[in-house]
Amino acid sequence: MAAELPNSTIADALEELGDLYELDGAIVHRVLAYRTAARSVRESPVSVAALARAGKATQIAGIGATLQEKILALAETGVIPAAEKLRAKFPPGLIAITRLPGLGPKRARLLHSELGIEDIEQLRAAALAQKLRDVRGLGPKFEANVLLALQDGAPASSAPRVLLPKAIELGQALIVGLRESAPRDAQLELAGSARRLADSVKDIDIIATTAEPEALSGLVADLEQIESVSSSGPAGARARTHSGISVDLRIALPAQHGNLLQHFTGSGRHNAALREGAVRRGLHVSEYGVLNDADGISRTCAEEREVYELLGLAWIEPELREDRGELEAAVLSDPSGAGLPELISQQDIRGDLHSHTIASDGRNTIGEMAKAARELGYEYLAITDHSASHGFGNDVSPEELRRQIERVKEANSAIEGIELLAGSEVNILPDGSLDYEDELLAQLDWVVASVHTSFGMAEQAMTERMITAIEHPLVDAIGHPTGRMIVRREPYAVDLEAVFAAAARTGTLLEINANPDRRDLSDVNARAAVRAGVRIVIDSDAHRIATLANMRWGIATARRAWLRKEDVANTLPWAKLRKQRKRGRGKR
DNA sequence: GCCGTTTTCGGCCCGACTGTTTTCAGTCG
Repeated sequence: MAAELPNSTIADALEELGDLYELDGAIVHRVLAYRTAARSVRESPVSVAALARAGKATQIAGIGATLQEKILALAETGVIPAAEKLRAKFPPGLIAITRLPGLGPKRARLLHSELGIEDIEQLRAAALAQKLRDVRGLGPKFEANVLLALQDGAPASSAPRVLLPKAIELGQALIVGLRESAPRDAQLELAGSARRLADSVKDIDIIATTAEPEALSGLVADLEQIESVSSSGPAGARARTHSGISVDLRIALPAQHGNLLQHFTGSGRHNAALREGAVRRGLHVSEYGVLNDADGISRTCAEEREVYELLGLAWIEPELREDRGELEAAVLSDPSGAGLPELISQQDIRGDLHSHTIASDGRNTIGEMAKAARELGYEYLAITDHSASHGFGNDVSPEELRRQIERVKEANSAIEGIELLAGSEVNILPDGSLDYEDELLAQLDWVVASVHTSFGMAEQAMTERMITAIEHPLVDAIGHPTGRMIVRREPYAVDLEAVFAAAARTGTLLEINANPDRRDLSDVNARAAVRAGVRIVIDSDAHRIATLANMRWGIATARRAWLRKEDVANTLPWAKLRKQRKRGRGKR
C-alpha cells in the first residue's frame, strides 16, 4: 500500500484555498464551506485521499463532488489548479495580514489594491507614513489600531493557548475573586471550551446572572489577575490577564440563565448548527431567548435543558458540543433511535493500569502510591515503571525488575483494600521489539508498551513498529499511542487506521493517557478507535501521588470521544479484566 | 461550496462592537 497524502496536508490545502477565495471576494458561505471541509478532513479517521480515489470522499460531511475532485487533483498531481491561479493573484503575505486583529480579508484586499501592500512589513511602513488614513473607508483610528496590533508583538495567530487544568484553575480563581465583592444575588459559572473540557483553551468565558449587572461588571478591573479591561457595561466585560489570556464575562437576568449558558458554552460550530436546525423549524436561537416565528414570542429559559427542549432535542453533555453528530443524535423523535451515548464517568473507573514509582522516574514508593490509589476508591493499581532502556538514568534493568516484582508482591500482601499488579511500561524499540525478554514479561501482571524514542521515523516504518508491538502476545496495552503533546508537539507520523485494525484484531488495548499535556489518544482518535472495534484503557500515568488524580482529564477526553463505560477496560474488576488479557485468551 | 420536513435551486445562525459612515460594512466570538 503506497503511503497516501496525509489528511492534515489536504486539510491545510483546503484552508489555504478558503483563505485565498476569501481574499478574492467569494461569498462567505463558500469560504465557510472550505473551512468546514478542512476540519472534516483533519478529523477523518480514514485516509481522505484514498476515499477520493474510490469516489467515496463525498460521504464525509461538507465534501461534495467539487471538493472531491480538488482533493483528487492534489493527491495525484500535488497541486490544486484553482489555488495555483489565486496564489499568482495574491502575495502570500496578505494572508498573514488578514490574521491581524481588526483586519480581515476585505481590508487586506483593499490595502493590496489601493496601496500595493503585500506583507506585514509593508503594512507597518504604510501605517507609519500615515498612508492608511487616505484610503476610502479607513481612517486615522484604523491606522492607529494597525500600529497597535503590529506593536503588540504576538501576531494574533499565536495567541497563547492554555492547557485545560490551568484554564479551569484561572477561571475558578477569577470567579472566586468576583464573588468576594459581587452583589448578593450573583451566580457565576465557567462556560466556553473550559466547560466542554477541551484539550486547551484560548479564552476564559464566565457567565453570571444578577439584578445588578453594572456592579458586577465593574469588579473585573479590580481582580489581581487582570491587566486591562477593554470594554465594560451592563452586558458584561471583556478583559485580559497578565498572562495574556482574554477573559469574557457576560451577564444576564436569572430568567435567561439557560440561554446564556447554552450560548456561551458553545462551541461556535455546535451553536451554528443548532441554530440552522432551529431555523428549519421556524425558531431563532440567541443568548437572549428562543424566538418562535409562529407566534412572534421569544421564550427565555432559566435552565439550559429548556433551550434544547424547545428545539425538540435531548440535553447534550457539554463535552459533546462540537458539531460531530451530537445534534442528530439528540433529536427526540429520531426514528433511528441512535440517541446520545451514556457517557463514562469517573465513578466507573475501578483501577489505574499505568503508574510510576521511585524505581524509575516516579517520586513515591509502591506503598505510598498504593495507599493514594486506595483513597481514590480504586480496586487495583498497576505499578508500571519504565524499562531497561529508558535513557534518563533511571532504567530498570531485568534484575531490578525481578526485584521490583517481589517488592510489588510484598506491598500487595501488606496492604488491604486494593490489589497491586506488577507491571512495566516497556519501550517499543525502533524495530518494534521490546526491551525485556519474553520470559521476564511473562512474569508481569500487566504490560504497557510505549514509544519513547525515534519519533521522527517515516510513517510506514513507525506503523510497522507499532503493529509489531501490538502483535506481541504479552503486550496488554499501548501507552500514549500517538506521542502528541498538546500545544507543544505534533503526533508522530503513523497510520492510525492500520494501528486500530491491528489492535482490534489482537485484542490489544489502546490507552487514553490522562496526563493533561498528552490526552493521547485524543478525543477524535479515541472515538475512531472504538468505532474500529478497539477497547480503550484510561490511565493516569502518575509519577507521584498527586497525579493519580489526572485520571479526570482522561475521563474528559473519553467523554469527548463519546465513550461509554463498556468501551473502557478498566471499568471492569481486575478478576474479569485479567481473564480478558490477550495471554488469557484461549486458556480455560 | 454544500445541501434537502423549502430536494437540484436558493437558501445557508445571531448579535455586539468599531469606525467610518448619514445607514452600514467589516470583524469578532
